[in-house]
Amino acid sequence: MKLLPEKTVERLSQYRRVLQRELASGTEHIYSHELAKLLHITPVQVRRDIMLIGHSGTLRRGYNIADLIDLIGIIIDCSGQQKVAIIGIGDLGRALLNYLQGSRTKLQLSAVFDNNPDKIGTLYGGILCHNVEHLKKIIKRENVTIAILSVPPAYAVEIANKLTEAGILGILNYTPVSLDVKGAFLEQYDVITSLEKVAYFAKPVNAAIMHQEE
Amino acid sequence: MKLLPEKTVERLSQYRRVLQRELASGTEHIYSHELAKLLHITPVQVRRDIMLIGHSGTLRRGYNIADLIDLIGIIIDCSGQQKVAIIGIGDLGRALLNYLQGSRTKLQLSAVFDNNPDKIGTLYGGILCHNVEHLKKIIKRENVTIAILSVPPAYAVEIANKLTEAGILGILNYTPVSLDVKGAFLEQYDVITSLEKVAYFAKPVNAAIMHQEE
DNA sequence: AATTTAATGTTATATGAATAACAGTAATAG
DNA sequence: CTATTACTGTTATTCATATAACATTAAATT
Repeated sequence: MKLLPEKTVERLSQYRRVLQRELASGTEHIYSHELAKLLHITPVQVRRDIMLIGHSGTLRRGYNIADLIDLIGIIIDCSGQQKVAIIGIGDLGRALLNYLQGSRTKLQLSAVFDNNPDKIGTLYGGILCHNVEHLKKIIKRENVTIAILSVPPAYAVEIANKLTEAGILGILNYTPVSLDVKGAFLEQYDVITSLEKVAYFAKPVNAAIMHQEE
Repeated sequence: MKLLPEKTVERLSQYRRVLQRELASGTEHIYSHELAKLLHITPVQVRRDIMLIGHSGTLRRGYNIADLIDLIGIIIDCSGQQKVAIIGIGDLGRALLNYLQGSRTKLQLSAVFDNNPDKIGTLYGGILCHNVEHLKKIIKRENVTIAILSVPPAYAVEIANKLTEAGILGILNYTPVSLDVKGAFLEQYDVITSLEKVAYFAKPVNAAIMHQEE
């Protein structure tokens, strides 16, 4: 099977979340326009995404919710075959941990690392915090494939290198340091950049232009 | 002037950050290929972005760093004319507050809101936490134009509505709830979606396809 | 039973972004 | 003082994504 477009994968994650809510409320089927409305996108986009993953709905009844959830699970996370580690358990790390454990994602948080002696040996959400010195060893031993990087900027490059040496497959980088890893999929997210982007488009003069174009 | 592409605005924010570092280390000029290397992008993209904002470098000397920083500041944040509020000061809210105050962005954090009585009246990073009941009044009075939403999902829609009623111009939504605001620029970021995207592309079978295509 | 309807599934087009190609030019070297 | 070099600046092309147009079909209606 060919790789799915990045944007489609992102939407699949969001489809699953709202579908889980719908299923829990007792609904069995859903139309493309209903799913679209929940995410404020178009029905065509929903149908196209669902086509791309090879699923079919039934005419006049829409898509079977349970089936769709299962299929998205197979595509994204293979029902718990991937393990996740958080490196750096400050405010952001803890926030991410809460999000993870509060969501119904099948990705399993398996390890937490820090370099602060007060934190090492402590439980965070039931997970023991290891010394970051042992990063490579533990990542390998536990077969962790995905790392979330939420350390101070100064450590980012050094830790990213250790992660690739340990054979990591995916890195979600929350430090404002641009990384260049090879052999792993890298996703960067920068809070300040995101905020400054909002600032630009929210500036009255720009907001006016955006509005007049609609 | 026409609106800049979203991706260009994001990169401008990143250019500025690394340029500030370079300036602090005493460098006066920088070549497009040097700036590109710092962010792991191509020199052409750097030059194109700089062209789009109407700046010119000098042949054989590159771009004047101080000038570029100033220009990006004028484009993005108008030197402190925009104020920011954080709504919901849990782990994520505090992490965002630290990022904001630790960065050199010119956007000024001016208000913090929560509904927890223990938090209301407390100082966070020197900013007083208000009761979210007074959201609309204070946003208007203080002329806050940008809101960061980091509340539990159940409150997201209600607060987004209040924000638009208060005349907010930009919202950065960290809740996993899809919003549909009119009259303001909206940027959504979903941690779980981001992580699941990494999981998809990091899956061994997909990583193999990505690798063979290179 | 024929027709309409309301949905899905697929192909074609348009838009946005990144890359590539190339044009221009000031300093340097011979 | 001509040619080369090492950059910047701009236009053209390609690639990814979203949108639009259209084809299909099972159920409902008449």
